[in-house]
Amino acid sequence: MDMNLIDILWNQDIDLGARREVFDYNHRQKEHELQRQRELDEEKRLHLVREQEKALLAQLQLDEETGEYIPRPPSSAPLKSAVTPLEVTQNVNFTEETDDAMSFDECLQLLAETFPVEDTENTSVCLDTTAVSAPMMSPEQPALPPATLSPGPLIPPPQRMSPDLEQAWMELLSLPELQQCLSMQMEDTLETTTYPLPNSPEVQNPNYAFYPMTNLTEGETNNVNVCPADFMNTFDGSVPSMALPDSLSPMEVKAPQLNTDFSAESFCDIFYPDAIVEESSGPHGLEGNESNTMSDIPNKPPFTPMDLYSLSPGDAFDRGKQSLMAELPDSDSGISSNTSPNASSPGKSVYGDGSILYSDSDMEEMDHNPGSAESDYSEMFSLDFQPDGLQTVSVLTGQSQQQQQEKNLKQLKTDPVEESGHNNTPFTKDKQKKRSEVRLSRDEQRAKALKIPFTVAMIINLPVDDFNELMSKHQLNEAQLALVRDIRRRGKNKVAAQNCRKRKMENIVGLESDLDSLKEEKERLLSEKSQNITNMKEMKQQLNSLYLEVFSMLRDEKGNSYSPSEYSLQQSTDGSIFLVPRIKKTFIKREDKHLSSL
DNA sequence: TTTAGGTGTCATGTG
DNA sequence: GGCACATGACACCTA
Repeated sequence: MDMNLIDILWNQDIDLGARREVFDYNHRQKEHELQRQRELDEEKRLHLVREQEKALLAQLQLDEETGEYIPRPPSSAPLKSAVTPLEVTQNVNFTEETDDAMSFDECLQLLAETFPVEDTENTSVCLDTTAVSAPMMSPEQPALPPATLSPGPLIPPPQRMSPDLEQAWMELLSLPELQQCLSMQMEDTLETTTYPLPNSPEVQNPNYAFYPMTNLTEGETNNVNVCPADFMNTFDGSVPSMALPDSLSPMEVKAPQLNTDFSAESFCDIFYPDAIVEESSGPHGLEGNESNTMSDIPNKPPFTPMDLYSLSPGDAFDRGKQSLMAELPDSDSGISSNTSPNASSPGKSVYGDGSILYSDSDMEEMDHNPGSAESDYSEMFSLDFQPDGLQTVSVLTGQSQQQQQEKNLKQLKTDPVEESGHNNTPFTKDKQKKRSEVRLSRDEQRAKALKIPFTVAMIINLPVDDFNELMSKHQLNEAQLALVRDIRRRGKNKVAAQNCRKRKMENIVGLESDLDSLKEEKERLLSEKSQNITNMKEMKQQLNSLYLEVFSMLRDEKGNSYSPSEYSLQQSTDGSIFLVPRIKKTFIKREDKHLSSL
């Protein structure tokens, strides 16, 4: 019943691009079970960590002088007997930390010297996966070789692997055209190798949930998203922030440092070929690491700077999109990536970190609908670059082109579908987005009509020098030049207007804040003034009563009191007090007035 | 239909 | 003088 209803609703909304998984009860149920499984694993892991900490503390004793925990002397028989296998593992790991690092470096060095091919790093990585993953296994795993738990130095991979097998690996890995086959082979190897199960506590790294398991089939999930997730964590730039528990194996902490010198794309290419097809349309596959991308450029001498420009739109976009999706998976549409005017300055937005940044509207569109944005740019890419003789550098290999075509077909079928799986509100800002797209596509259509071989983003965001260089390298006619300049001017002005309005709003907010503070100041001063008036009245009353008191104490020669209406007390400048008759005073005043009038 | 808010674009000023 | 940027003004669109 529910499923029929869901089917009906889905069929009704298919034109909106909603994916069937959104309505699939089984799919949600499966996700729910996975979530529960993860929570259970996390609890188990925490429990194990606590046990390890307890055991470690039991092995130590508090030095009362320094306040440090020091190992108990070996003569302490009861404590020694209390050492659990977990502690053994931990001790072993402490010893492995240095020894393994040496063997790892030696291994890399040996591989680099022996096989100086382009993919040597990748090769070492593939071999190192076995070296690294073995100590990562849970101590409870029966498949763990006892030698890996011994406190001695680790056996380097060449010794661990039979020479014939190693040679076969090397030859296979050294051929770039066999990378795809290799990836499939490695995938099979992963499925058959006894890697730690998901409930293994050391595998349950919190970051493992970031792995895009939605792209995997059910059968792959258990095998693939477990062990490689740890390796995947070695590629994002947040390795120090992972904050692995101290009780975890030092090898796990060590692994990212050891593996930082190989490319993430090749590694992911090995482990997740399908995911790369899904995630990336460029020839380099998954390229979330900017530095990695930049380091790749010198390794590709056939690409001139012009080629890099040519490659940049789709390539950089993919990177930008992926980084956006990675950093802002649930980014709200209202968030502007350029929060400060300087940050949004287009002059600084290009090639600062090796990639093209996009204007606020572009970024917003990417946030809203990365899939459609990608298709737009890929469409521009193919439309603009294919007919141009100067742009015949194909950014897609044959296979990836086919994949891209399939992807575009998929895109046409389910264009508004959010690839990331989280649907944005399709009815709130959709029209704004469409309007923006209309405006954006207007220039794109003009550019397409005039066969301008650049994307609008390139025209707008390139620095003036690079833009001029780009213009000089292409023979454009007057109409094309005029349109390119108009597009650039409008794009720049659009960003400037956005920044201007942002500043204006900030100024308004600041002025409102100032106004509030000034109002508070005014209230405070008024209150202070009223308080002063009250005090002044009180003092006047006290002075008046004091005056009357003093006046009532005065007596004439006959002992009679003076009338306040007839006399008054006045103080001279030297402080002496005089009793002055009021009549006389008024008379003197009149006399003074008379004299002054004369 | 009216209206307020958002956004793009143009013209102009400024450094 | 040319350029990039800032900003007021206007038009258009949308809720």
